[in-house]
Amino acid sequence: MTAGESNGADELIGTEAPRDPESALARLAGRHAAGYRSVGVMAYDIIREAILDGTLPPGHKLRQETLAELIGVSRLPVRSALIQLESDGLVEFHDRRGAVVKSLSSEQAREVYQLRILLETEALRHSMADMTDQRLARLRELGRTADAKQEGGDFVDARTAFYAELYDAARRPIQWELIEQLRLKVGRYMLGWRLVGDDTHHHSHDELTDAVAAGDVEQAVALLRHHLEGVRDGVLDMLEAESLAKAAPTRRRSRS
Amino acid sequence: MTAGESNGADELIGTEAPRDPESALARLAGRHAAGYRSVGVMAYDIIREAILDGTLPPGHKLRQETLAELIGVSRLPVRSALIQLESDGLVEFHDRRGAVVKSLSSEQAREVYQLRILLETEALRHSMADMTDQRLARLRELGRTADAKQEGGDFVDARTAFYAELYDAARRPIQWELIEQLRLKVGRYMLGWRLVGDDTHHHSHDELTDAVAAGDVEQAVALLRHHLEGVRDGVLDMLEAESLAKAAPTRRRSRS
DNA sequence: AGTCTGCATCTTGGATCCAGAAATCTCGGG
DNA sequence: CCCGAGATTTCTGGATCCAAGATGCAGACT
Repeated sequence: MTAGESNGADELIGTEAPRDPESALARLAGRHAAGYRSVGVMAYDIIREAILDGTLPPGHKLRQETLAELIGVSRLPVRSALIQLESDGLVEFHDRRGAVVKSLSSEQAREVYQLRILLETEALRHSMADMTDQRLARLRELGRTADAKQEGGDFVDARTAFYAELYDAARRPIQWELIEQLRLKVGRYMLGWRLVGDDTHHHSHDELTDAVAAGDVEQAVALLRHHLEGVRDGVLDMLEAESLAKAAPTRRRSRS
Repeated sequence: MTAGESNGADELIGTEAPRDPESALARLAGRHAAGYRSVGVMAYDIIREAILDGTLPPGHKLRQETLAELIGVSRLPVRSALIQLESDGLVEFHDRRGAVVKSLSSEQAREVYQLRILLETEALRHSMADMTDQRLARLRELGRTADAKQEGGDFVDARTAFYAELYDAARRPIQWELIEQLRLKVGRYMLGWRLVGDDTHHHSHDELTDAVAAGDVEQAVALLRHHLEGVRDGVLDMLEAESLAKAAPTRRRSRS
């Protein structure tokens, strides 16, 4: 009786969803359904993924009970998840009025990429300072798998693993944490950009790994910076498009 | 009316406290008692402050019920607070065994200060690039008040305000957020260091402001870096001392 | 007719209650 | 005398229930 039947989601549509995040989210919940130590982290993962892949668009109101029933748990773990997501900067609490998916302004995006360039180039310098053959081999491997898997969540994981190795996340966990945090802020837009973007910056993995292998620090840093600037521009374009779309929402003339 | 009587804290002493964090925490709770929109953020503030000022030392087990009764609320807002503090990196959850105050290793401290130097010098450069007379005046004002208030929490707030203006937090909120996060990680040790530390680096506020006013970027950056390195060394010394103290805990023979 | 105010409803936030797992204490055996 | 297995106790994590604040609508007053 709690949240049982596989329908139950259909009847709570239309809060103010642009498309229908509910059914998509229910599918996500299904994929994550099994084998979690605590449902709180499950809720966190589901909602986070839903935000990052665009199922829950920026500005969307996150009603606790709806999310709870969709995921199939009580409101309490949902609240935990939302609190975590607030600390992650993905959602925003409005005092007593609930939480909404945080959106990103162009200025914020620019700032994020300034910081990413600063932190990630520095990370790369440090990483290259004590590079080993073993790490290099692992880096090539990870780059290959990242290039191989082009679809969805697997790709994101593989790319994350690549950069974790590139930046020596194991030996510089705090630095990595900051970088991940910044990546998270733009993650929702990065993914959208990837779907529509050209792949001119596509094989930068290989180039970058080559420069790293050659020990050419300046070249590697330049490549990385260039890559990040390219992604930044893509994200900015996407933000532009989105704000334009929001300015003229539904094709409906007010008067003749 | 719910969390009424001002006693109720005295009766639950002695779980496994080294000194007696309970009574001190109860005092903190008293200071924070009035006028909060939600008790969740109150619990967050109280526990956070308790960690930062050393009332709850690193490694201390945080039992939800104890904290709840000490603060005078239920366990639920305490859980919310702990989740937030976990995202802040101040506490650490052990799967099903509760939360403990996270401690900092020397390596982590070193990393934090590497990152702080990187981020804060960059922030200073950007800030100085578009400095105005108005901001400069405000900066001097804040520096004065920070130097004036030498005691406790007020000093921390004043100094934070100074740096917020120095780094132009209003126009670079994400950068400021990262810096604050890093400051938080070492906050508990910085405060302890300040209590025992000499004040050779003490009037760096003035020097720094002077360099900023003169527009001498390299000088200002050098001063800031030097200051941070000094604080870092102090924190490292303190960590050293603490680890030594932990190696020889209580003077108690096991047998005759 | 427009606007302001009061009421009903909805949703969040908090408290109490319940179940499952971990730590500890104890008792029995080696 | 020490070690291990089982039971008890304690604590976390989750669910349900309750109160308070906010939003939206409707009616009345200007």
